[in-house]
Amino acid sequence: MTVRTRFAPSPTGYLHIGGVRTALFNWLFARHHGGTFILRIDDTDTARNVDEALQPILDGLLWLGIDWDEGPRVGGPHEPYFQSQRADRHCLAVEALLASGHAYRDFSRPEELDLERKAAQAAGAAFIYSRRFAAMTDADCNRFIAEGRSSVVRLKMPRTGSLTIVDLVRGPVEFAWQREQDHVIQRANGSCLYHLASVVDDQDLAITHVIRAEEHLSNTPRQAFIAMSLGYKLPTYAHLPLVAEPGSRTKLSKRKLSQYLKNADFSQITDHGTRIAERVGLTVQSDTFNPVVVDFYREVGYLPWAIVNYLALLGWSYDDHTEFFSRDELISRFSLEKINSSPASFDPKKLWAVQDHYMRGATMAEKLAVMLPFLQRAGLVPSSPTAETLSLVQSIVEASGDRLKVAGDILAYADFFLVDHPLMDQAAVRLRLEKPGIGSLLGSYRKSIAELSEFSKISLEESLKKIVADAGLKTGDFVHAVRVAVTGKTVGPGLYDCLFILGRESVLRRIDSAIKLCPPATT
RNA sequence: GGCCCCGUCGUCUAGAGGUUAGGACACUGGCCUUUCAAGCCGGCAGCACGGGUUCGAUUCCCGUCGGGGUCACCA
Repeated sequence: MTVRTRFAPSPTGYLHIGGVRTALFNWLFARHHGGTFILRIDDTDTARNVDEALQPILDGLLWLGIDWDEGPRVGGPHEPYFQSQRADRHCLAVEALLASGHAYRDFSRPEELDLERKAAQAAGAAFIYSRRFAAMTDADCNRFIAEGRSSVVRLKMPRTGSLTIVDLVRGPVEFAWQREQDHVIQRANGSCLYHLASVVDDQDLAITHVIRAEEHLSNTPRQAFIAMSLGYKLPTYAHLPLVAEPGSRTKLSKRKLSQYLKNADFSQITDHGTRIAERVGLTVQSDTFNPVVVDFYREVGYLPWAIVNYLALLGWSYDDHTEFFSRDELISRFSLEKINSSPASFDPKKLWAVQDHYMRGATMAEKLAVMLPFLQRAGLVPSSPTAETLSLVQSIVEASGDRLKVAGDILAYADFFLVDHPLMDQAAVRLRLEKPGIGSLLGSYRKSIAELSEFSKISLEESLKKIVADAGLKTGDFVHAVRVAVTGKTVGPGLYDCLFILGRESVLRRIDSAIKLCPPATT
């Protein structure tokens, strides 16, 4: 039997990190078994613009390298892959359930049901619908219609016995039928509800393994009832541990996006990301630019595989020491058996470390490919850069080394190289330049640079150290001032790298400007 | 509240009767150093609790406590 798994997001306008993890595990399981990974769009909630809300989800999955064999854009033998377009199949299933007595038309009014529910509550008992408005016969039906009632279709759930499903992550789980409600499967307006639709679609798409988040575990009995009543073979279920908020066990919720933007655990990557976004003129909105949404990472310049590798480790592990996997390794090593059953909290700092690892390992070509667009969007490099500019950028990337954690970091390290006059950090100027004697030291250094027979990192360093030694100072006393003088800031790549990349003319010019900021010599 | 799931360092985890309970991230002390980053060396920190079973339980069973999920004419 060929494995067929699916990820079935509803078009919400963004790709949630928890959703990605579910998609990833489905994808990995299918790829591992040489099976088929299907993307189905559960767009039963027709209110929103599907195209627009779907785009970010498809783009996000593709960016991460999670590709699907059947679904939107690629089609497949079981089209359509949009739940809303399969309504006729759902209705047919409802008819079949009605005909076989596994469902019934219910003419109760919402307030009548409420009354029953409240009565049960008051009595301290679990609510079990009386079915007194259930039309079990045509005669009942006609009578209720004559009363002017409208109806929904409900499942006629068993009230004795139990169901045991064998979950691939959790093992056997037993549910007493008595606790289940007569869930509505078709609304008064004739449209069908998610659970019915989902079961029918899974059957029609020949899904063999339903791999989804644990929040669906409680929904399984009603879905299993629908499937069994329809004569379907039950798929194998695997309920993944929830992805929880940082430092907590509470589900990472899509309804709390704006809270996460202010969450202290997220603040490091959120603030860092926001600085980058601002420099490229990105509008920062909580429902898209948010560390719980995949777009955030793309916009800030994370490497997609770093995200995937990190997410794979959330609830799954291969052994006691391996944590970095290539795509092929991850696919060959993945198994449902190694999935943990307890919730895993999302740790932004660990993600950051994984990203750091992959950025270090990236080749120069890869780094340039991801970083150049940031420089271009920030207006520091033209859209069609010359070979000279490209080589300058490459030097900057090289000199910056592993200070560049995400692609967007290039902005902070490259900006002063790419403009004529660096933006001077006023605090840095006060700290490093507005000190007695600095002006004359800079003057000396300027002079020796101008006279350097060979402009190289080594000669730059030697001449600086000579000046410092002559003045009876330590290197550190002067290096910081030079850095601020030429770059405008206190941090950056190695000083001699900076000077060398800037070139003699530019360095001299910058030192001249900086000297004007220093206090005049007292003698 | 009912039902279901879960419970090893702060976090992700290894462990599947006998281990000095291992690793990673984070945190932290020191060294190095022109900033930052990195690097090197070191440190802190965990089996929720109580009963069983057993010669022996982190590991198996029961209970307690704790956490989470779910109980819609949402998906």
